[in-house]
Amino acid sequence: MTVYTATSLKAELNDRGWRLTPQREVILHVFQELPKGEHLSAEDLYHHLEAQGEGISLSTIYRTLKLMARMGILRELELGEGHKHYEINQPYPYHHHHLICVRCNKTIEFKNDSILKIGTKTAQKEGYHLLDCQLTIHAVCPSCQRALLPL
Amino acid sequence: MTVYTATSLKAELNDRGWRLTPQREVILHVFQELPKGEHLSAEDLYHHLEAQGEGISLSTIYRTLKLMARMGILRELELGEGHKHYEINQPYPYHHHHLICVRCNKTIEFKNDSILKIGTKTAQKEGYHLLDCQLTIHAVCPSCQRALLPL
DNA sequence: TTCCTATTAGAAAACATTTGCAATAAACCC
DNA sequence: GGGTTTATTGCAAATGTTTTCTAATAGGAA
Ligand SMILES: [Mn+2]
Ligand SMILES: [Mn+2]
Ligand SMILES: [Zn+2]
Ligand SMILES: [Zn+2]
Repeated sequence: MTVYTATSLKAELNDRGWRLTPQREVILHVFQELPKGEHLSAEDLYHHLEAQGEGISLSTIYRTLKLMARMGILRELELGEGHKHYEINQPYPYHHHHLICVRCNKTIEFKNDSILKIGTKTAQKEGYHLLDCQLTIHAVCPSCQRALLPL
Repeated sequence: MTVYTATSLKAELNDRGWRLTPQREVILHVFQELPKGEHLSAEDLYHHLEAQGEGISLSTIYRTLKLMARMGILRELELGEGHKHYEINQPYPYHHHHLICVRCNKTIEFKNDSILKIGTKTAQKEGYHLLDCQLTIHAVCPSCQRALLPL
């Protein structure tokens, strides 16, 4: 859970024998500038970049999202829409969690300092190197409670 | 997060104009008997039932898993294997969370009482009806840390 | 028992994600 | 800067998971 710049990303990639490409740099930048509370799917990112004139192929997008998630740069979220969503993975003051309605998928972000502490301690206890730690609450939102019956 | 029996499942289904079928009863039973720490995918469940002589079609399995997850009977887990896993959703003394290695998908379960409290309070504050609450820790396990480089 | 319709099995379709391959271009060395 | 190595890209095809369609079946209420 570090804050990345193009430079530190390049350093970390090169350390492992990998390369910083314009595509990777652009994708990192999109997530860094993404407004708080927004989450992008692979397809979302593809269209976002296309609209910016920065066309990047969908396969590169999938490869990059997976790479950055495994490096701990991005968080991979399951928001109930049938495909993954991503957001930048930031430490303490920005670290947050998600409350999701299982019926309409409306998602609310919330913060809680003790969760990251629990995650850090648990990973450490087992000798794991922590990348991300997210509390996901599945629930039924007020408006879906009123609209009874349908699943 | 209630404990279900065939009877209470029937009651809840019928309340909503739905039906208790032998298939649904069998599937609930499998999850109730599932050893602690085991998680089943749709395919896993399909083969498990086939082996028991209780053949249920894959489409019914998918429909039932989704139904029971939305009812709060089952928890839907993303364990990094490219498909969902399910386990029974039980309250307090059995309620637990998952620490997952992003490289080899090895999963460790752990408990922490304060998380469920945080989840309950957060859902309540927003007027959501709580179904499940799970802390997911993404990390790199000790053996994958040693085996450096490969993604 | 009868009626209504939710649910099932099976096959086909849809969708998300991954993979193979030839062309390209970062990183490293001189 | 120029040359070499090989990681990465784009595109198309393949894979794997989950959903949907349909006719037949069977729960639940009266
Ligand atoms: Mn978020
Ligand atoms: Mn579990
Ligand atoms: Zn809702
Ligand atoms: Zn591992």
